[in-house]
Amino acid sequence: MARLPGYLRALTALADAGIASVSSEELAGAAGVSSAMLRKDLSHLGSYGVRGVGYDVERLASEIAAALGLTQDWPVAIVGMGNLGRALAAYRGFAERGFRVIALLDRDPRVVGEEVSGRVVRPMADLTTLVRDEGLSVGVIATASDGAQDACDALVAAGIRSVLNFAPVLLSVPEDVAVRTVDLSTELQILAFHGQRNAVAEAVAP
Amino acid sequence: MARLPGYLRALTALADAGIASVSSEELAGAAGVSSAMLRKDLSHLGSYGVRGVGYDVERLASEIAAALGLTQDWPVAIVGMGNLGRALAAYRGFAERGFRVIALLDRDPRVVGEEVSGRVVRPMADLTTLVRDEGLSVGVIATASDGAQDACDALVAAGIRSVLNFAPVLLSVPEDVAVRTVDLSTELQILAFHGQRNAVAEAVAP
DNA sequence: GCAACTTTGTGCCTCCCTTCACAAAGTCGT
DNA sequence: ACGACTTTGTGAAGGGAGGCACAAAGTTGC
Repeated sequence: MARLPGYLRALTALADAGIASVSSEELAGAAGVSSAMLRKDLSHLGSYGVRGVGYDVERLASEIAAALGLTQDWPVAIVGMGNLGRALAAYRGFAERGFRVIALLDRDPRVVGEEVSGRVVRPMADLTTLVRDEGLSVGVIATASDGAQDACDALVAAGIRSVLNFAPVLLSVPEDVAVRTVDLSTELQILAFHGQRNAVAEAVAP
Repeated sequence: MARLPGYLRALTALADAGIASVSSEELAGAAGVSSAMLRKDLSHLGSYGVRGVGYDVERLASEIAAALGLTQDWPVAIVGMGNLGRALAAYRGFAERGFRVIALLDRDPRVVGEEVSGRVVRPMADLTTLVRDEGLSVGVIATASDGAQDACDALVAAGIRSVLNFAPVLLSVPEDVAVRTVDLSTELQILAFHGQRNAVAEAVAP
């Protein structure tokens, strides 16, 4: 369910605003989906709503968090200390949502040992230890395109089965490994496509 | 068609490797889709393939680029010079794919005037001028969550209709404005979900 | 020039996701 | 305690995207 994080985000905002109960209509609006879809999604988790009243914000938030597996922690390592890697290392968004970045790695011996955002960059060979001793379970690939598959292979070999990839390449992995790719250029190209459609529509009907 | 950028990426790689012609089977493999789907997608653009031979790599690449609107340029501005904004400003991935970052902006007067990655940070009020005189057409929101809607409103008011949003919020915009949201935490949460499913599956059948 | 082979383009079918609509269930006022 | 009202949960309908399979078309070898 790719929409659960969106619901959780909306619920957290409501809880911060001190709201204790919410109807499917309101929550759906806050999450940007239809109320029927929201109810169907939530019904798959179990019946946590009360008819005539709505959903208990705190209760539902913790049920969703549990369904997403956020009750345990998922230590993260970032591979590749180029521009993007350093940026991600400095980014606080991970920690704010409960993902601890426990290591920064690079394959270049000249970068290993350098300090980035208060952490010492470690060699790729440390991966096995990190997985075994520190429970490392998520790898973030922030290398250049040509190093991404190697980085991915190293992560998989060390036992990691969740990979977040920022390189604009198609990674090949065993089927029990989950990969999510975030490609900024692809996003911009999709926006360009929409922009062009707008321009064409405008030319036809000014 | 959200898959066109993927095809274009694969075609560019093939062209760099000196390959002039490709079958739907091969290209589909390189882009990570089925051959039937690839052919159906391409047939919507027009018939650029030759039966018995395949597709001309250069020709198809330029047709897709045209369909995506990449023949014209789409100047980009980045709003919000926090950690993420500075990272994106330093990132070369945009320029490599033909998107020129022409301005960096921030609403904080203490940040305006500062130099970031060789560019002077400009105030939000410059947006109108940028759109009118420099053809600015894409806005990237890299502010904190609570400033994202304001930044978005400013972009829309200046006439921008393509927005790439990195803040973990649901932006409300007029319907002729295209928004794509990239939320790193959401991606990690989805990975956590898969990771948990793996762990459960393993416990059931070790 | 013809036949065998390769590969595209596409009609049809299937399946999943979304939406609609309503009955079940629980609350609140009297 | 009861009836009117609100809101959930879900069965049924609708739509769209992906996969299958084959005919059309073009190439290549002889």
